[in-house]
Amino acid sequence: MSALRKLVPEEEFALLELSAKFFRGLGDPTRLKILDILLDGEQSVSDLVRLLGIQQGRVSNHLACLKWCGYVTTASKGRYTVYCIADKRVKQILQLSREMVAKNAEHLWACTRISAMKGLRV
Amino acid sequence: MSALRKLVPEEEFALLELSAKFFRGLGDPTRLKILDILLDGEQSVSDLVRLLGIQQGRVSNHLACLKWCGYVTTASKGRYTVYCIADKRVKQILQLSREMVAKNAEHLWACTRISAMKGLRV
DNA sequence: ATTATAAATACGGTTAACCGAATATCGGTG
DNA sequence: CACCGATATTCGGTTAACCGTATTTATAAT
Repeated sequence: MSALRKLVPEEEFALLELSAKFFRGLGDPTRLKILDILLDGEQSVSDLVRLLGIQQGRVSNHLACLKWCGYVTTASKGRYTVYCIADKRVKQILQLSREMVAKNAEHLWACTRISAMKGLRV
Repeated sequence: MSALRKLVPEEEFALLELSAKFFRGLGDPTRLKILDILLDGEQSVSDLVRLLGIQQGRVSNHLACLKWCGYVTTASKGRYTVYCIADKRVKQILQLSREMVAKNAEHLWACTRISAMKGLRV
């Protein structure tokens, strides 16, 4: 990560913005659940809608988001669009986060606002 | 990750929420920059304020957030509070994300709203 | 004890991200 | 070609996250 300081300010800024956006892609429980499902194998949108039990439009939006970020790819299969995990690193990142979250669950839980910015009513 | 389906719904929900919160901790460029700095070695708050060139209160808020999420820990050194990376997995996660972002930069860049929810003015 | 420096917290305003609901588009099939 | 099922997009409203500013708390040195 510390290659960061070798960049000119504009590049550094852009990279930080992109990386933040990338992680925000993982910052929603529905999207994490979708990835978890896809780690077991590709699924069509309709199947995801059924498995998630939420509205189709909402699923499509989350899928679009995951695709923009590079977490998933799509393929047309007959009349269905099938989504699957785009990169083996997705699994690695999720695994690492899983370990850290487990180690830190109570603390994370107590943090009612993630950024602790506004209320911090611990 | 697919151990997820083995949980009862409440546990699964909680874990997804926690993980999402965890990732949102990385979803801000300033916090990513702080982590990048700390990967080169521990720093006091005042040093971070100087290095980042932003206001002290803002830095403290971001640090609190990183601490809640388990990315950093603190120690008192003399009259300073020193922050350092809490876990070697932090570096691993950032490295993996770095690779994926590099591979996907243009696409990510084109996504003006991360969730592509509202505007999606590509 | 007082003061000064370091750090954390609080507050109000602004923007981004989410949801539900509705609507539009796309592509295969009859 | 026209339809229909599958998927994507749009819209309005709500909440959460961020920032700038101001203030408070804590700690150490005088």
